[in-house]
Amino acid sequence: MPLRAIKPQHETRTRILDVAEELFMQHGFEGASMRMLTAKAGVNLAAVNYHFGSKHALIEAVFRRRLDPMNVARIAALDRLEVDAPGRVLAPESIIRAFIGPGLRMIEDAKGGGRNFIRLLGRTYTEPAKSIRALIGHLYAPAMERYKAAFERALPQMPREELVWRIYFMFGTLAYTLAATDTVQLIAGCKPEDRYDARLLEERLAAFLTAGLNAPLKNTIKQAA
Amino acid sequence: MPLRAIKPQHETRTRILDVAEELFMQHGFEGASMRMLTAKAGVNLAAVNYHFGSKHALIEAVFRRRLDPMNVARIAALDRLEVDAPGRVLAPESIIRAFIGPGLRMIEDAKGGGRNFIRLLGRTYTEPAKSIRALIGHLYAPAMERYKAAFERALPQMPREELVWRIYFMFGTLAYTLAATDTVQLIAGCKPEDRYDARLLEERLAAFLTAGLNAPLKNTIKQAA
DNA sequence: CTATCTTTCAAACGTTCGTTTGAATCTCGG
DNA sequence: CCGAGATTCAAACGAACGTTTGAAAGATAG
Repeated sequence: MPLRAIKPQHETRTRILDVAEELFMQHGFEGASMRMLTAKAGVNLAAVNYHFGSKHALIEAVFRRRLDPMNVARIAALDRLEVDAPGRVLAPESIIRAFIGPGLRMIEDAKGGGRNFIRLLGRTYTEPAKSIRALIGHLYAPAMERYKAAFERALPQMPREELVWRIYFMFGTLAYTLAATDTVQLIAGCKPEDRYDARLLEERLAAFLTAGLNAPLKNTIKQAA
Repeated sequence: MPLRAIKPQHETRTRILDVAEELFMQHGFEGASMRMLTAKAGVNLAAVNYHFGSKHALIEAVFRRRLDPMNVARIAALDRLEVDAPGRVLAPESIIRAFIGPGLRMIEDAKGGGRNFIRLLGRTYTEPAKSIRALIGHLYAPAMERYKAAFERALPQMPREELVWRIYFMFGTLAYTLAATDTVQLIAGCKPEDRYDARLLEERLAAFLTAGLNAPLKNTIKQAA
């Protein structure tokens, strides 16, 4: 007799989280109903409220499960850069790569649901519901502070206000690239699976963002700062 | 006796469109209910179905009212560039400015609701509902084709695939910048009204996007193309 | 086995949704 | 002034929503 299959400690919880990740990505938070979700997960309708308390708490749990480790990885990548080059000024490009790396690597995790989550995350920056934006902002804040400080140290000559905008632009490009679904096909006849070559996408993004961040400062901008 | 106030031909229609624009922006398409909407517009609940047919048809009307003229303006701006410099190769930066100009100018129209619409539009690129994304894609297609061709002519040395991606990144940056609400405040303590200086924002965006579009082609990218 | 705690289940709760209805009201050319 | 068409109105429709309930089933320690 083979070893008995051990039932995972919180199988129902995990199944709900996995399906929620997928359905929230496909239909949005309001568009994915509890009945849809529990049916697809093969659990009872009441299971979500039993295990998580409410739909909103489930949404929060979906984000926490992936976002916390991802931001830890981002901060760790930055720490590694600074340890390897103590005292020296970091190249903006390496900071950019440290930031976008963890997100892009999650795209390659198609089976584990990482790809679903990344697309969900990218879409959520423009989510209408304030409570959800507030949650994301809160979860992101620590990593954001670290990276903002790193960019300020790497680009001491750039006016602070201009730098904030360029960080903002970079953030937007990344979010949109991860979230978008059909728009790239609208522009070109690009096959959807192309965008999941994470290494190639990282090269393209890094080149674009680095150039944008280092764009020459025009007079109009200098005057405003 | 003064001239009688002439009742606009479709006052109810217009009032519904204006309020819909605002509430869809604030709460999303599913989050803004017909009761909310009609109450704020001061019209009867049945008025939307009478004048537009359904909620989805109202959404479509909201987009058509603004997007059609905006894309006409975009194509006209590109035409003007090509007429002014017949036969010559256009500078990528001027193409970029022609594209982002009409959108940014609408931001300044706070009273007329243009600002509401622009923020709504930026958010809609990542809208979960397929029917809405399809609508946007359809309304955008003509302008998109024109600009893609213009960029190809302006940058003949760039591999087509890389160019498509860079157009895509630019599109994302613009969409995100217009859509975003609080995220910039997450990065810096930036007051929200700052971002509505459209002229300054245009300079910042143009500098960032132009640099990104013209980023040097690395070996890895060249190999892939 | 029993007792206790956890988890699952079918059913129902009250609310809100988009839409429809048919009568009332307004508009305006003949 | 009248009557046909356009518009507004209060009321109701069935469906779907998130959540709650109390009993049934499962797991676990003594």
